Amino acid sequence: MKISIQDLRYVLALAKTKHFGQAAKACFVTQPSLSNQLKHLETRLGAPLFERSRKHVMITDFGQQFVTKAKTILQQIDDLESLQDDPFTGNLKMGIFPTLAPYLLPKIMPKLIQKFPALRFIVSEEKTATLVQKLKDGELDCILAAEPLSDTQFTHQHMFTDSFFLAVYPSHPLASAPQITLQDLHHEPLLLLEEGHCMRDNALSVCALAGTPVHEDYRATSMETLRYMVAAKVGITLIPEIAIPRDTQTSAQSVIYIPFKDHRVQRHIGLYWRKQTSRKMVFEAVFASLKTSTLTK
Amino acid sequence: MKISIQDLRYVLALAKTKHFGQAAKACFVTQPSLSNQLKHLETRLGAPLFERSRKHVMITDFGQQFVTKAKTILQQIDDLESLQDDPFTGNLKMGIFPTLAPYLLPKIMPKLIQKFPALRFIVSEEKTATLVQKLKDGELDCILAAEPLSDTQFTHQHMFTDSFFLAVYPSHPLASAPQITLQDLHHEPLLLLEEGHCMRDNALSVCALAGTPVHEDYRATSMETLRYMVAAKVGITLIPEIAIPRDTQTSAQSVIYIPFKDHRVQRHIGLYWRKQTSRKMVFEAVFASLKTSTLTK
DNA sequence: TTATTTTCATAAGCTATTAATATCATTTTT
DNA sequence: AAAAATGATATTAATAGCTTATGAAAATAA
Repeated sequence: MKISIQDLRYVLALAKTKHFGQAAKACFVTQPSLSNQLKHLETRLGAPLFERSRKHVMITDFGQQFVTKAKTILQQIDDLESLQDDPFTGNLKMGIFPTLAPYLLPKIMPKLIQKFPALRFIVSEEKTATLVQKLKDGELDCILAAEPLSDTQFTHQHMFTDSFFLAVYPSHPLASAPQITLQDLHHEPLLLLEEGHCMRDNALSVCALAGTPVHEDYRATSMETLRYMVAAKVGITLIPEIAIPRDTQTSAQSVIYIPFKDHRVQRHIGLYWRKQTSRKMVFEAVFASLKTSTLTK
Repeated sequence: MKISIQDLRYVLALAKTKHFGQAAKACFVTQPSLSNQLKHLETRLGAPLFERSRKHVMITDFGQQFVTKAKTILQQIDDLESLQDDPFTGNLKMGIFPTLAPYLLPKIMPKLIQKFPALRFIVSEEKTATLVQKLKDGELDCILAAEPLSDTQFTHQHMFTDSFFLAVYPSHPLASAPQITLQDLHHEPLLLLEEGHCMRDNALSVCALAGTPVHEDYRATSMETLRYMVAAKVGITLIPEIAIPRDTQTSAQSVIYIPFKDHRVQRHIGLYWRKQTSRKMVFEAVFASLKTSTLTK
């Protein structure tokens, strides 16, 4: 025994016309239908909304109260029904891992903001395991992560490939080589990031390929730390291309970056989102936009 | 095919529980019923309100917009349904916080029931934060809370002031004092309730006034626990006047209550309700009745 | 791994609500 | 007084919404 929205429409129409026939017509129903529903409603409420004399229909005090409230409700219902979904609106929570975010964001954010003016990009920087969990839990909408990612709940698109360079200090024996191979690393232990960084895993697999040991004593907390350690001649390491400074004044360099011949020394970055998402379109559009902006370095 | 009120109830229930089965139960229907209706609604709207994976149900941005609007509508509908010629009829859902309810209710309920025979008082006991949320959501009609409460959606009336007494065990140095001051508390750490109790905040501000540390190790879950801890000589604490047993057989007491000289050692209790309520009259009448019954201890 | 449980979706049939048609009663108008 | 207007009532018809039964996919336990 609940009030329905139709009931509200009937009451409002009758309050306006003060005539059952006309009110019914305005509601696209027959007059007996409206009469009946109204009677039921009044029974449920326990008090009459209208006073019917044979000639005139008059609203009661109680009815007037009801009408006042019903009016604002109906207005809001109409508003709700016309509520439209524009997926290119609202917040888009994006996660990026720490050895990528600071180098990639300056390249892509201006374009994204320009291309999707109604989207608010909320970027958070976390290690991959955290990103994956938060994406699952819906705390993030999409993430940029190194491929491959095993999770079957996600869809992904490959975005770009980032080559690793060997970072050495100028006095290091390899510093003058124009290009190097994995074999050159045979007796060159590498400095690594701390546990949990996907780039640590990238570097470890390179070490496995080259048969190289690692400096177990040092575990840097960020790529910038790593770079400073190279400059301080603590050791050598891998740095991805995207993190290499552009304005390389060769004379003043404290760190030298040497490319690999081997194409396996790379990391692959993809954009991931939940298969089930209702905003697939958005991610595909964002992806397209990201792809072009990363290509034009 | 129009949105129905039942649809709104389903959406809100699902948004709350994030579980089809539980949401259905909350709406007193079976799960397929809710699934179907929701699917129809989403079709009508042209966009999904929820994102379903087998494990998690997550609300979409669009769904969140819908829910926000639906909530206020539903609240108004409920309000409309309870609109009656005689507002002093039906259910009145009242909330009271835990360090007040068990001591105040026996004093006020008999009078309320006698004075408003057609009102059914449904009392629930929750911490203040929960009360405030439920009052906002329309799950409660009015609440008794410690003043001040910042929320602008509420109207309130001051009901009574409750003085704190110092509760000590008989062998404590202060036990024989007829009256004490804040200065006496200088080196007397107090036992406190756990987080979330407004009385904990009351006590903390007294500590701040007196410059007293607190026993951080103990966090009692109820005022009765606190009282037992004092009796067990774990420490001393504050107890509000209303919670002091009346039949003080001075000889057999295991806890002694000492009044403060300082009038700042008090809590102020007010009755709060939503500004927009249609039952303002009822709350004012209930308030008047409460005020007189608490004055006559 | 395989079995079990959980959870949401789908299908078919039934029920209850709501609407339409036909009719009536009363009052107003002519 | 007859005709017209207006709202109420009864009966029948349409349909929206619910239940039961069942399915499929994923998570959890063995």
